[in-house]
Amino acid sequence: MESGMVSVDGWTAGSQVYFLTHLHADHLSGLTSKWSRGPLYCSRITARLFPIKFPGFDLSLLHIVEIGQWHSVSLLSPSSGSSTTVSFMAIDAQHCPGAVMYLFRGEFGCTLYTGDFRWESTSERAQTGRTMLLKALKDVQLDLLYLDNTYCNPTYCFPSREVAARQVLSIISSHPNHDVVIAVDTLGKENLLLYISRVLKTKIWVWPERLQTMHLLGFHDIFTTKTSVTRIRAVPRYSFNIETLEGLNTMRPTIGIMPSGLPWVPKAFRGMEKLSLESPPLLLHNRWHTGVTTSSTSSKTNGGSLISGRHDHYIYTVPYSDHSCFPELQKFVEFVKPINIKGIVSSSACNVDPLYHFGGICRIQQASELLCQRLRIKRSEKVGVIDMKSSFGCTSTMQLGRKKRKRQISRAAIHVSRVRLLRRERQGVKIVDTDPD
DNA sequence: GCGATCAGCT
DNA sequence: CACAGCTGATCGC
Repeated sequence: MESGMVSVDGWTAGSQVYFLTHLHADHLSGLTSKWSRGPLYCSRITARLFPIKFPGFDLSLLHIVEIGQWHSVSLLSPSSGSSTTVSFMAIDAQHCPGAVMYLFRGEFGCTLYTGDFRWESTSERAQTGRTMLLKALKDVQLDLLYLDNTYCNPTYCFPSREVAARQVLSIISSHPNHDVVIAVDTLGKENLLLYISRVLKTKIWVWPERLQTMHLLGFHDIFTTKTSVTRIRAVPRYSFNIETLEGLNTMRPTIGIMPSGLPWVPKAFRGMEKLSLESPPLLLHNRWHTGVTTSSTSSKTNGGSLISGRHDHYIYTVPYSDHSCFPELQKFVEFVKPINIKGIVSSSACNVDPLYHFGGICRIQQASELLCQRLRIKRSEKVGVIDMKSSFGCTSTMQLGRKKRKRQISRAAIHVSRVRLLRRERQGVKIVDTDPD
């Protein structure tokens, strides 16, 4: 989201204040340690984790937004050039630690930017968020909703994280003598690991940088970097594939667990999925609603046989997602009743366009809003904030047409090696790394 | 030589 | 598809 005043998760020049929803890399593109474009607002937890991602960042530019409290900042209106106040509130997004949505109010109207979020109506946290939103939107119309449309298609229907966590646990419990590797990212899915640790009364191995994150989040004595004390390891998702799992199985019997909202479907099934976006494949739904199943990845024989045997023994896909599934998105949109919606995930596929699926809810809203406006005009009252909303513009940053560059072998391999080592130093290491180079 | 950024891949 | 993010190549300083 961009405008002459406010950017959310956007880091190009031209805004007066910048908001960060959470610390996942795809929301940080353009942000560096040398940031100097203006004040950066984020949640308290994000601020605490911030120096890991951006060592040397000028922390005086960081402003903490307390959850559930109205804050305000005085900015210059791009249209009139005069001073104008923008109020904003952060609400728990229940995505990864520190993740928040932002609700803005100002001359442009009322805008809610969800960032990445999960809206589990059953959880207690969601109830808190619901109460906050209800209170904040009590007597104001939401003009524009920027929605996490990652899974904005009826195809995506998965259980709550609580249910998915139980599935993970049942997989682990049914393999009492196996090592277990669970694929995770640099941030997120901590609750799943905490749950496993608590129920099984075991520590969980993480890589050193992840341990540092866990400590900053206040989790002590639960995670370890010693492989000898536990059979359960959380490993970076990028180091998690059939090959590494097969490699591990030459040493010890090991299963892999991939917690993901994305269906990890064998390639042989992917065509089917594409053909039926409107009516999702029964197979997928059954997989997720009947509990756990195993899955294989890319069998390199394209489109041929179904699940190629051996992979099945190793990898389990569990629908544990930090993004809202479609029914949750629907409930959320019905709850906040926006006049307009925009997706925050740019996708070449049109099947996740929020307006396509939820436009009806907005149209109903617009119709009733129009009615209200007419009534107000009739009663000679001033028109509400929605008339100003257009000043809160959006510039799409979607980049089209990837250029193919010719690959040339022009630099010495030693340079590549150094770059990789430096990155490892900063960000972490591959887990099943056997080569010390 | 170094850091930033992009394309490609999973 | 692509959750989020690694990797290698290239470019500008």
